[in-house]
Amino acid sequence: MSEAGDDARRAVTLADVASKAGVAISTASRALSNPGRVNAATRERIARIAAELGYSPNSPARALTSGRTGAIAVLVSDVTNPFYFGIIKGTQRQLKASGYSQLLIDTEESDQNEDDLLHRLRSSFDGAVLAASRLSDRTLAELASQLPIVAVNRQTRGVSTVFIDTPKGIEQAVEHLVSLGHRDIAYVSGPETSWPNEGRWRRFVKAGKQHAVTTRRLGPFSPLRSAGAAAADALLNTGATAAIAFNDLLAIGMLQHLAARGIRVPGEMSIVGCDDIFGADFCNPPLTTLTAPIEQAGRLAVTLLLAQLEPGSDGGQRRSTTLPTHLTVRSSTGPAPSHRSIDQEMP
Amino acid sequence: MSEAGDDARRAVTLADVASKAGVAISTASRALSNPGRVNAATRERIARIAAELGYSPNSPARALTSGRTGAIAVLVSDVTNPFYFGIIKGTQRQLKASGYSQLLIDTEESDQNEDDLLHRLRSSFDGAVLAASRLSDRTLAELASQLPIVAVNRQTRGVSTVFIDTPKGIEQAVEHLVSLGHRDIAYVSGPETSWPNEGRWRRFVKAGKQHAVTTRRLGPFSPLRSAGAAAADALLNTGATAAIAFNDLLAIGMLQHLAARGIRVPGEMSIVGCDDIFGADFCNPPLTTLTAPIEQAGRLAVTLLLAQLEPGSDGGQRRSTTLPTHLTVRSSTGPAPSHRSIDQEMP
DNA sequence: CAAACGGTTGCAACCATTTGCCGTAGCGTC
DNA sequence: GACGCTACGGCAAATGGTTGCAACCGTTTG
Repeated sequence: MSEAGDDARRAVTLADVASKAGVAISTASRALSNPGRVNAATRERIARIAAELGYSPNSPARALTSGRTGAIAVLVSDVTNPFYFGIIKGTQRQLKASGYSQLLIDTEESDQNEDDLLHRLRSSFDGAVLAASRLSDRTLAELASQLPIVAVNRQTRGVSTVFIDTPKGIEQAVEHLVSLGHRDIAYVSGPETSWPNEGRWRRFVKAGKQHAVTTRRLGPFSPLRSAGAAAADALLNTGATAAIAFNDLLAIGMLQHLAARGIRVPGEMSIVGCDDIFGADFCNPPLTTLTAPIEQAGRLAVTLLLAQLEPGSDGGQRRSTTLPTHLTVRSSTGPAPSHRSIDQEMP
Repeated sequence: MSEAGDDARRAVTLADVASKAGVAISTASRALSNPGRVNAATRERIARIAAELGYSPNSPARALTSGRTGAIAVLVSDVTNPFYFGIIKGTQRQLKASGYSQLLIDTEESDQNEDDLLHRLRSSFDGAVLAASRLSDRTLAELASQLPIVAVNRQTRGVSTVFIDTPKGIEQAVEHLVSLGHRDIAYVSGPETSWPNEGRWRRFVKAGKQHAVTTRRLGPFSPLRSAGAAAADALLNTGATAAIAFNDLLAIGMLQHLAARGIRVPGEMSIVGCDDIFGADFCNPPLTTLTAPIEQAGRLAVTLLLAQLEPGSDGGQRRSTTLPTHLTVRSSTGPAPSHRSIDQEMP
């Protein structure tokens, strides 16, 4: 009758554990969170009693003094975008394995929002993974100087980065198209505020020059499936026979619109996407795309971040990693259409 | 020179605001978080100074005394499953609109994990949305009695619920198939521990009886695309001409495997999915499925949960809501194959 | 024999905020 | 002019841990 006391409502605290173990609260604290500072036997006993009582530390209280919350913020610009699912999955797994919890934040593509939320919630997490920062280089660097941060796909001086080398993949994609006989290729641009977008475009132009191929830029378009319709129409207005889209969402949207317009893919038009998101392999036709190790990027970002949080590190060792991509050829790319049809149109 | 003090490193606290405003900390606290207890002019002044100083409350400290963390846990059984993306998107939006933050937790389909995490992190959130609880009715009800909880797709006494009425949709799907001439239909089961799975199966059987149609149960299968291959093979071993799958992931996996085996859909086999996840509309062929208002379910779950957290409520008014589904007919269902081919095989 | 020593434990301050309670001033009412 | 009420603001306790410092203890050493 004593164990099922009358105060069954309140959670068991460290004080309960300590009193039952006959030690001071401080000893109980050290036994559970700073082993080595306390006798092995005592620690064992305290641990056992804590388990018996079902004690679990109150994280806000712990955070108050130690400053460590045990939570990491993951900021994405749009929870709906399957690309971020991969990131989220990766961060989630790695965080969980390290005993951290994940605060998921949607910035809704707004730098205002991003900055604001980061500051408002500053005390709720120990560090942040920025999956798609819209912040200016300056703001970002400043932020990184006062808060452990790892950015994904965003290379800025003074900020740890996990970079997925899609630009390099773009070269490969251009080669692939050139080898299929395409001589006029378009890049379907994503948002101009998107950092990776510009990198992809630059590399696209460079690769085009190397292969002496006509390059064009279309857009900007939202990185959404719904923007694919406009993008497809814009593409048809050019002489391009192939296009590389900023991301798979856009590419899939284009595929759908081209089908609706009766344009055969890859017969009349070849499409390449970026990222290889969920769905890229089963859309119609299956999409040729640059496969990015998205989940791995999430995991790696967390690893880098947690390394910064290590007591030893002084936040000084900011590290950047590059993850390779590769071209996955499926059925949305094929030989460039012969000039037969054009000849027919101009007899 | 006084404003850019030497202690620029530390975050600005309520004490800073109070001293600059010439009031006590308690007054500053009330001014910012409990208006009405303090003079309008004073409050205004304090608010202005707080803004000037860039003050943002320390949430752990706040949580410590008030018990309110401003965070809600969202538990999903697999972050990778697109169904949960919808949920997460919905909860995220609604939480953000209400000034809450979201703790995302992946239970990895384990009730152990679920229970454990819920307890370990108990002090880090104010309430939880269980998107796919694997907990027993008893455990779940007990949990709900000591913690604000809303379950999605899980009806249990004493627990607030948002229920997506897919079972009712199953009836509609069966009718649809019957009207296309199918007389032998299979249900491709998901995990047996999945609560919604059983409800769908029961309604499937009932609808089959009503239409005097042969019903079969296949599986259980993992609710994953990869399980679609085994499911498709199992289906082909029966005399069924159509199948309703536990979810779209499974259905899409089946579609892929059937295509690989050279089985025409819907020519030789009709497939219906559940949920209408991302991708169901652009797979090949586009999937006929029961469209569920997934995102709305997430939003609603949060609304219900926050209502429980209102100071006035005593957690007593647990509410349950049902959200309707509807059949979205696309191209994976068609007329039952005529018996011609069978006749040919048995001359 | 006293001082130094290392390992272990306790005391108490501290973290930033909320909140119950009390004092006080100003006001209206009789 | 006294009384009581109300609105406002301050004091201090409390929240549940962490951690610097000091005390203690049995042993070793000069």
